[in-house]
Amino acid sequence: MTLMPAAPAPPATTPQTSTLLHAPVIDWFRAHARDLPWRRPEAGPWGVMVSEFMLQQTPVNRVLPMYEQWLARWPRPADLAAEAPGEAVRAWGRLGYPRRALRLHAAASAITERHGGEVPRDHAKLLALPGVGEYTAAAVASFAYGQRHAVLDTNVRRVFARAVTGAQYPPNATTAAERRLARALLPDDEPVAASWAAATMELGALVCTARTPSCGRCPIADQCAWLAAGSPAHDGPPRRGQTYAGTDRQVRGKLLAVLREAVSAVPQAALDAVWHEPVQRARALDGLVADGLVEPLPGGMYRLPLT
DNA sequence: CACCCGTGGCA
DNA sequence: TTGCCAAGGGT
Repeated sequence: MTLMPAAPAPPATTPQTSTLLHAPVIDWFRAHARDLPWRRPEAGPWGVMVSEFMLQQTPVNRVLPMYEQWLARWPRPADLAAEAPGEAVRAWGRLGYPRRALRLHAAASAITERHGGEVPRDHAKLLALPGVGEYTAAAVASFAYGQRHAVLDTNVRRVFARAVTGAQYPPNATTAAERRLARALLPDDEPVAASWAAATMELGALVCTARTPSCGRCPIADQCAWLAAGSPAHDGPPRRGQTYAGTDRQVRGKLLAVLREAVSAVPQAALDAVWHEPVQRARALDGLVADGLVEPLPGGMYRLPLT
């Protein structure tokens, strides 16, 4: 066996392998990005933050009209903070996960009190806000302020799983390895990194989709490890599906729907009508009260929270 | 870390 | 029709 010539050490100016992905993905984004309202300059950091809360586990198409309504009604954090939290819950409509509305209201209050009404730029300060986790803090810092952060949402995780790792789907929970990979792939230059974050998310949302990816339209198909391996089916633990019918969540949804429609406080009987099983019904109502989504009043009356 | 938390569209 | 899935966060 002959000795292969040693590979020459790459000159310092040679880009690392990962950067071969940057230009095609960012170029694709420039050509194909959707014109979403929270991407327009006039959205501002508050618009970005509102959109990020709404987009948590909720599709873009359902968020669009709610986003417009919210920004028209509450153009600044202080405007929302001045309202009762119940008004945020009511205006949330049927977006789902109404605790997000409560947390967004609480975040607006914190921004008003602690940050002079301006959405903070600092990642740690963003992370300290109610309802802002690792993803949302990075997203706001990156999209609203152009900073360099690894933005690791379900779309990006899937793109990396396929293109780099060669797996059809990422792990159920975000792993340290994924965070490491996301940081390693992040372009050095700050504005380029911000473009990369938005571009990889959009690629996952439009092309590298969960069910039937459009690999024929993918700008990095020629570099995709999963495609190169013949698009092998997912192996590993199945992502456990979420049943809904008959759960407390469904009951909570029905109870809250009654309170959202009501102009003022609602009697117990009106809530009892939405679900036949009294034990589960009571548990669901108790849960809503415990979460601060419902305010119990004397005399068995209930309403959305005023404070 | 596993589980809880809404809702609706689509294959 | 029925799962699957959608820019997660909190406990």
